[in-house]
Amino acid sequence: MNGRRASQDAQHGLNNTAASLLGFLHERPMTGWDLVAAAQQLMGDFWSITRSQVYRELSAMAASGLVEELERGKRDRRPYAITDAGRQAFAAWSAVVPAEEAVRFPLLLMLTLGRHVAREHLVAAVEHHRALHEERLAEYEDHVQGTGDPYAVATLNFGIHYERAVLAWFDDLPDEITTGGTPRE
Amino acid sequence: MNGRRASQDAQHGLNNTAASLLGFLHERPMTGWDLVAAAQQLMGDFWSITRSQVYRELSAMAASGLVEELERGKRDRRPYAITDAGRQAFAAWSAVVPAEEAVRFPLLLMLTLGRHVAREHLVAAVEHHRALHEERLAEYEDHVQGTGDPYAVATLNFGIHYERAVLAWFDDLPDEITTGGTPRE
DNA sequence: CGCGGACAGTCCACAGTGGAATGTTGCTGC
DNA sequence: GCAGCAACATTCCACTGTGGACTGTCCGCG
Repeated sequence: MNGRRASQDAQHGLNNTAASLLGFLHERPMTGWDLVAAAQQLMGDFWSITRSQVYRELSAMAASGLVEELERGKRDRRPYAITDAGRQAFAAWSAVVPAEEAVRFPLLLMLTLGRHVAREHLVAAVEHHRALHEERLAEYEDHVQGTGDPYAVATLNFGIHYERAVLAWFDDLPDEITTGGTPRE
Repeated sequence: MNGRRASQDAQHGLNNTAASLLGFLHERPMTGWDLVAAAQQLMGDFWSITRSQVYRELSAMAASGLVEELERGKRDRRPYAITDAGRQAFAAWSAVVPAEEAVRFPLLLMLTLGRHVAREHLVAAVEHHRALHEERLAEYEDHVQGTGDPYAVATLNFGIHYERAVLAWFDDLPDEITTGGTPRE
């Protein structure tokens, strides 16, 4: 009713964060803490939800009846269960084709502005990121072993394809960028 | 001075949007409008800056002396030039390794929650996105012809590797997801 | 002339991020 | 049995980023 900071009363439907929470709550009641952990666990690097956002959405959804608060547990632990209205809202959300992905890659920004950045910094940044992506690829390849759920495997596979692409791109980068090839302009 | 909505007075340095504006302003004075266009043109799908944000940052940076307003042009056109302080701030920004990229892919979210989504919606969403990525790949491959600047080429190449990876991932998706393979659970 | 479309900026609500602050509980070593 | 530390759990806040509505100006064209 009060309307502040709500996850949309009606009309446009849920935002993605709210929808993801409802999705997880289909399995069982969970607290904000659990939900953050679940999301991090399942979609890690290609989706993100933050504590602040989660608690915000949970109280908004409780206020508008999409979830209901169960009794408090140990350390102020506050589990929520999805309601029928919540299941409906989720179904409505799931019926519309999701938006395009957003990729924000600061390294690419730096590269685009590369003309105005000292070569050494460019090189350092590229090296750093290459190492990061090598690690992540290894991790994904590791995790995908021993994962049964086909939906989870699909996500992991996205990570693997993605990291390989990034690595291949690094290898394609011209020498002018990755080493002290031509000096400046 | 007033401090509201500033792009950081000191200490943490610039945010990425402010930094990108300063980067572009190294070339020549530009208006907010021009800057949005330039960013869209050069980094399109892998970086984004919005009008609101740009004008916000420009006035903040004007207030803190990183840019200066030149005289108004035709339709309230308000060009800004970078100052020495601005060049310094940019140099400081460029010396630190950029953060990791953030990928937010709502389709992946839907897939992860796939157990609770009607098959038909999953299929429709996947089809839709596959088509999108095919288009984008074609665009990038087109654009990369006739692009001279190696930094711009690097960005375009990222796009090409990325889109190919996404497409390959789509091809790897199991039948249970892409067609009405096994019915539900 | 007049009017439609590209140009240019403002404003606002919402969504998402990240860190500080606060308190609780369970465990481990003594 | 208790001191202290790590993990659990929530709250709050400032900042960053997104998208749409709204206003106005100027250019070209019929």
